[in-house]
Amino acid sequence: MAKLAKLDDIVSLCKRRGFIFQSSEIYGGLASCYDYGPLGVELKNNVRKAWWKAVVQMRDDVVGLDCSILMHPLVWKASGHADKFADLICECKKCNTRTRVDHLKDKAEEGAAAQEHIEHVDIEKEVAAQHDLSNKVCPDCGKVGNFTEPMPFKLMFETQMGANVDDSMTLFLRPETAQGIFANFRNVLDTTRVKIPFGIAQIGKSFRNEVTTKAFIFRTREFEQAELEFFCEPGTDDEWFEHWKEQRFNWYLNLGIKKENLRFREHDADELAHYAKGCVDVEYKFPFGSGDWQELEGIANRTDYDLRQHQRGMRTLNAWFEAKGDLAKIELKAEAEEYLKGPLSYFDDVEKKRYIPYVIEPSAGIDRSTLAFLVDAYDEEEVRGEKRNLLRFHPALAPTKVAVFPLVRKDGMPEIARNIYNDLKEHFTTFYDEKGAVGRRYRRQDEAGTPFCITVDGQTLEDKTVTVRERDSMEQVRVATDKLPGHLREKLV
RNA sequence: GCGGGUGUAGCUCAGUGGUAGAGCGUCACGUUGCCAACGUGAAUGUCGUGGGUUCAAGUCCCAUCACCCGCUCCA
Repeated sequence: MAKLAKLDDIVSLCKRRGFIFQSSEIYGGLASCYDYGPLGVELKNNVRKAWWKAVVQMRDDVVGLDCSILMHPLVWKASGHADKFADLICECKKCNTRTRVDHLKDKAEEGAAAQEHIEHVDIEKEVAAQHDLSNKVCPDCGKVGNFTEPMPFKLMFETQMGANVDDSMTLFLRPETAQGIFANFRNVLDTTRVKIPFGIAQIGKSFRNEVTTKAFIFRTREFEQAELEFFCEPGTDDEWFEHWKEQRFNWYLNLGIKKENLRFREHDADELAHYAKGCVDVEYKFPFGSGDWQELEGIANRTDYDLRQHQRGMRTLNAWFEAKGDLAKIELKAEAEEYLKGPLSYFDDVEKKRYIPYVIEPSAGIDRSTLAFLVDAYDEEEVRGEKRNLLRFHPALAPTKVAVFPLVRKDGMPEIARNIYNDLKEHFTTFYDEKGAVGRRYRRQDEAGTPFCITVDGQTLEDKTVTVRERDSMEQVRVATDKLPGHLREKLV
């Protein structure tokens, strides 16, 4: 039975073994930013690789992409982020609690049913609009009508392109990787001979100025996403939605996440983004908050919304030039009447029809998954009265696959072990260690999550076999040295 | 952003206004013949940061940064 890890245990293990460090630690740290250490970068790379392999390489119907983080500002006008990716917040003057303006209740409504989920507001309009808060109740202290003026919270990071201050353009760090895929939909269609249904996948950094960050690397302002936009014919979208739900859930299970810690959560209709037809979260039972379920990945049916929006965006280019690049001064142009035949439409050669594809989007957080894999693998057990800490990583995720030891440092054992190490590191991420007692070396590898330890002993000198010790069971088998790569490859699939 | 808590060695933590500590870990040498063994020795501290009070501050005061818990918020 695995021990329930506390977040503090995980944080301290991550530091101790070099998985994750606070960013800029020598300067006192920078809020919500983290660095991956030597073991952490291997782990995170393996999470990426596992996703890429499952979503791109093992499929005939998905191709990859890697877009720039900085994109044309109109991308965010079209996607809606520039207008809507912001919240209007006011603060209670009595207790300083901050609340979204659209979440405040009238005094008369107090105790009424839970509020509806409302999309991010159109910030320019909302700021201009008059808000009568005189009858609103502070959800915290109950004080009525005692609020500061509403203030907008922008959730996108802004930066300037161009070294010349007078001639620079305000750009946004992307708040999601998805839009780069939509913006390249045409390029991929024109260059790769893909046919619908097909998907485009991308892994990369995204940035959001979250109002609050949370729980170690769970919610950070800079984070890594793995997103797939799967394009399909309208009418087949429900089917594909179910397909990807299953695929993505099983991905976590196949990589060793315990079933009891993983679940789906369907979004209620009033919780859905306005463009989404359906959305389900894959949730993991993290050991923080109130031991609560937290989102690892969202799988959404985005319909034809994004491609249609970008067709509108493309039509807005002139207006943008005329407004000298001021996004706030322009409206997205209305959709063309013939939008179904627009530049981002798809022509089906067999059916001889043209349409805007629907999109199923599984969007996973790589940092979140990495944390979930760490938490789920964490275990403590008692062996001969001693505590054994270990990470029961799936072999595909383990930062180091194999460690090689000489049992003792004499009789030529180190030389043989080194030769084995040099041979194996061509095939696997391998680690060599000859310091201290062999038991200690085993335990060090346990805490790094290394699945196999190979030990050269006295018998090796006689018959060229070594012991292969398995992390979880601590059991050993003897294997001929020349059979090692094959033996390990079979176990490490 | 609010409330509560924390911050001293890589980790876990002691530390009463008066010399900076322990356990584990790390390193070196020896020993060792399969699960954190033993011996000897060693290194590692902006006591989160900056001010202040004091003859003297890790300890008291103020500010600030970061993390954790709970709110709030959350594609």
